[in-house]
Amino acid sequence: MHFRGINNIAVDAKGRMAMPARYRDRLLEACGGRLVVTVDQDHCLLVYPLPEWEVIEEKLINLPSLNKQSRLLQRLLIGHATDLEMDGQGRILLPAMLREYAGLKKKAVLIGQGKKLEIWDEETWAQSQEEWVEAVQADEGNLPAALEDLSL
Amino acid sequence: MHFRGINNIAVDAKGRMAMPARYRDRLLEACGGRLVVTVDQDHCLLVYPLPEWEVIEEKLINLPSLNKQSRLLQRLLIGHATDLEMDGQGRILLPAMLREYAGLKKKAVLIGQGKKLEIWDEETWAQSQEEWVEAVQADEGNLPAALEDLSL
DNA sequence: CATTATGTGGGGGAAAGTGGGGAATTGTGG
DNA sequence: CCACAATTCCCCACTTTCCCCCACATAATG
Repeated sequence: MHFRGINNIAVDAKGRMAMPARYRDRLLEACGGRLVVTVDQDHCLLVYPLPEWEVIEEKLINLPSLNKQSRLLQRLLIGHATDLEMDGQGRILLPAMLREYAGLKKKAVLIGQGKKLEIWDEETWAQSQEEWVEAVQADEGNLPAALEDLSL
Repeated sequence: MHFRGINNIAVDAKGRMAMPARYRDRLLEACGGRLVVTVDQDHCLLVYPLPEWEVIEEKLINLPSLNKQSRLLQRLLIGHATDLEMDGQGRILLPAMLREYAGLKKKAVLIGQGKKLEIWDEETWAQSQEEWVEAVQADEGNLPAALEDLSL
């Protein structure tokens, strides 16, 4: 049961965003509509069904507290993780601070990414996409082990 | 049942800070509103429910006394640990000394971090956050083992 | 073309956050 | 032991934010 595909979405003046209808039933079933949003290093937002998030949070919390990298990750991810539920119309309210972080304006893009969804500002998304195509090609000779023998 | 998410919070002239409503019931239930505040190496404050703190304190006390790092940690954390309770309006009063340590002015930020909460001066938090995003990306190729295979 | 589903916008009531006055408590110095 | 000062706590009032509900626009379906 994974998320995939891309949606154009409007963010209204109050910071609300309509969840696409095809996801609503699944979300209600999987977690009673209880979601968690947090931020990503690439300045987009991540949306998890609560149970999925809890697994991740558990991993993060148990990282060594005296390691600097760990603390940074914890503060970024757990620190910004916000519980939210869909309202009667199947919308979610994105906290002001997270909208700022992701540079969200009126037009946004929602992308299915397996266990999670990603929310991007439309403009940012368009730009980043071009960069990635180039970046992936440039780095081809230089893959980590886990990617070396990936067959698509 | 963990703390997560971020809140903007005002610290008034008397040094009081309103605990966000969504935490209040949990805190009353978990520990009768009895909390412990102390300081962190990164110049923010840490807030624990009393039972959680007692576990931590026990670990700290049993660190090897002849190790310099241990002694520093003990003095920093145990030395600054202060008991406090929420008042009738769900606010806590932060001791002047701790406010100074964290450079708290009128505007502060409260972030959930699993078993504990962190309190930051707003400005400090904003600055640090930018640095972290860069730091995390810059060090990507150079992660501790615990982070290597973290899948979000 | 009519009808239903989906997306979008806004108004208003309730709840949470904020700030200050004054009583009670604690602590300090005489 | 008393007097004074500083701090802490409780209460009230104000402001802001959030959330529920209704209404309309737009798109999909028969």
